[in-house]
Amino acid sequence: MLDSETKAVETPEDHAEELRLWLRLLTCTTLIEGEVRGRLRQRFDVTLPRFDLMAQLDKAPDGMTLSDVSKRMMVSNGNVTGLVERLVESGHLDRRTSDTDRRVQVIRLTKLGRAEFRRMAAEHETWIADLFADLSPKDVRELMRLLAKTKASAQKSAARRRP
Amino acid sequence: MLDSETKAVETPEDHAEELRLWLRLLTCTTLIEGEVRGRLRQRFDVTLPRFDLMAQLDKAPDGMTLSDVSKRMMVSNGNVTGLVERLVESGHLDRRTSDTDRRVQVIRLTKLGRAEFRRMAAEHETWIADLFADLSPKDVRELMRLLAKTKASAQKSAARRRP
DNA sequence: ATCAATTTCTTTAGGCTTCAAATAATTGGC
DNA sequence: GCCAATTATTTGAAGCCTAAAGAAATTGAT
Repeated sequence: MLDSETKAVETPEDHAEELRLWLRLLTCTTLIEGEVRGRLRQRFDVTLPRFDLMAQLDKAPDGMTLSDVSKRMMVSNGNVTGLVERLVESGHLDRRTSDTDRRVQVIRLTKLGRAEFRRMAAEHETWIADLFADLSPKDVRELMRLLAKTKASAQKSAARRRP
Repeated sequence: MLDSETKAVETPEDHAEELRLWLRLLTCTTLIEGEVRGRLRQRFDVTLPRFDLMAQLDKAPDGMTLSDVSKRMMVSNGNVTGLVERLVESGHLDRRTSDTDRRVQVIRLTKLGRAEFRRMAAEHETWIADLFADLSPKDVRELMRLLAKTKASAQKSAARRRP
């Protein structure tokens, strides 16, 4: 007993399993993301970040602030500024300064933006279904559960570092 | 019976579960990736793509071609060209033209590159372990299994589209 | 041996992304 | 009211990334 404890302290711990898990998680995401990116470009000539941003706004009929968007998308503020600029330019987004706080920009989908997004989203959903087609409903449920646990664990770890 | 079949054809199928699964998968990856990126920058002033490239080379003592790297990392050729340029410039990589095929560039870690990578990798492994800390060994095994299934499913779907 | 097809890599143009610093507006304590 | 701290966003520099086109070398079929 003491021996095994001693050994655990002296030798660096083996985390190869977690490392492999992380690489596999990354591979899955990269694979699917690349596939979705390619299909969006091919079918609709739209980029994935634009689609993602529109997806956020579609869920918020009253609009969102840039900060909200950047938190939800887990990207930097500066990133959102540029994305929004281009989407306003192309007529998909409407941007206005908040009446109550002049620092805040509220963005919404325009009619055009919403129509285009809905059209893309319908097809997008079938792509995703196809990409996950070989997973049984039980697999899906189980993956959901384990990824929820993973997310919680990672958030806890991140909070430990940056409280 | 006929009714349910008819209905299945008439109404668009519901793939909301798969969509949620995909979003959760993406969230987990983004979360962990962002955390790793930040720690690499903070502790070693290195970017994640550079670290990833060095990780590939560390596993290949005899070097790799640029194509090999781009396939393994699942990024474009042009991307690798630029990454390698900067890593050669900083003295971490050695690049030489193959003796047998003058199209091919073989890259290796330099002594410096290997030393720095090993130092970073050791710490990196503990970060990953910490990020996944709340998962039991059984969870890890189960996630590995389900992600393997996911990867296979996605590859099959991708191949269906681009045979 | 020839040459079309393929493979490997680079280049280009454009967009995405981060980090850090700067700007502008609001809030809260006094 | 004043001003320091905070919050929301933008800007700038650097690097990452893709898609598509192009250059150079090899391969293979004839």
